[in-house]
Amino acid sequence: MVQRRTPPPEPSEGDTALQTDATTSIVGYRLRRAQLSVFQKFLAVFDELKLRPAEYSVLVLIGDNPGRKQTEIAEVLGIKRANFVTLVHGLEERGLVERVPSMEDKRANALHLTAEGKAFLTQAQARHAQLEDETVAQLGGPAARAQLLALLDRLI
Amino acid sequence: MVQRRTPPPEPSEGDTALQTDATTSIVGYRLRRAQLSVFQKFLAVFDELKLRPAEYSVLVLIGDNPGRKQTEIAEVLGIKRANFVTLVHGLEERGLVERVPSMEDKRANALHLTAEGKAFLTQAQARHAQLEDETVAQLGGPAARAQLLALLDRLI
DNA sequence: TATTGTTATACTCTATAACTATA
DNA sequence: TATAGTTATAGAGTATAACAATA
Repeated sequence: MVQRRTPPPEPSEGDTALQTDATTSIVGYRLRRAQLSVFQKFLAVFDELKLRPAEYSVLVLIGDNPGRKQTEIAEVLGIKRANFVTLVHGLEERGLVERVPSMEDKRANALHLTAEGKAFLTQAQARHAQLEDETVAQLGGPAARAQLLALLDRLI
Repeated sequence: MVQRRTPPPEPSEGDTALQTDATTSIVGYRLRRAQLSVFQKFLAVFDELKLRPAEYSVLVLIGDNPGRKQTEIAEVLGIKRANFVTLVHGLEERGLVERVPSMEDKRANALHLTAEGKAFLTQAQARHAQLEDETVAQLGGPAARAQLLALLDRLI
């Protein structure tokens, strides 16, 4: 499995435990810990599909918005168009995405999922839905989920 | 200001808005958005102090646990000891940290804050506390904060 | 043998500059 | 002049391997 990020710090207990009180009470820190924890599970599951988070987001977005330009998809996801090139090429080489030269604008490429890409995305989204269900269960059900989302919204 | 991470995606509205519904309802995604938002503010404030998140964590940890070995501090923070070397050297060159050869174990260095390091950390922690207050206010007060922390705990 | 600090190195992610072909 | 896609490149962050000194 590809380790792309350091697993949660897990305050270790060596000879004598270190004082970590100063950090554990802080919202930003706890938010980061929780986010990394959820993210790690996502990575573990999607590693089997050889799909990185950004690639998954791109597939979902193209699936919902077929025919859009690279720039449009990249911008929504906060990806620089320069970096988006390599990402899309990878998906194209795997036969998941097609870049169709736009006839309206000869500079642009219209992005589409291939038949294989659609099937693959369906599979990935099923996995994702399953992960989400597990997360909601971990939270304590739909009510807790709604509560969390409402709180998170205030931070944006 | 140093841009170390892409600012929040901010679903853009170009000619015709893209469908982003599939992502906006998902806990992992919303968690990441909120975390990045809080993190961005942290970066902006600590950029003035020329202090990166990892460096700040190291200073706090040394402050609370003076005399510990590099390996101990690094491990608690999930930093590889190989990468920790450069980080500590930087803090030492700035006169914030001292590496005292341990007499118990001639291989090890005991980490301490210098007087300047202590003063600097006090200042940084005051800034941090201020940031935390702002975050709590954004959340809607201490009760909302407690609620959020309880929910986040379930995800770890 | 194992551990501490260290160097060297590589890979991913993100960022900017500059080019080309179109608009 | 501005935009779409592209290439090249550079900086962080993070990962492993291997070494000398010491345990």
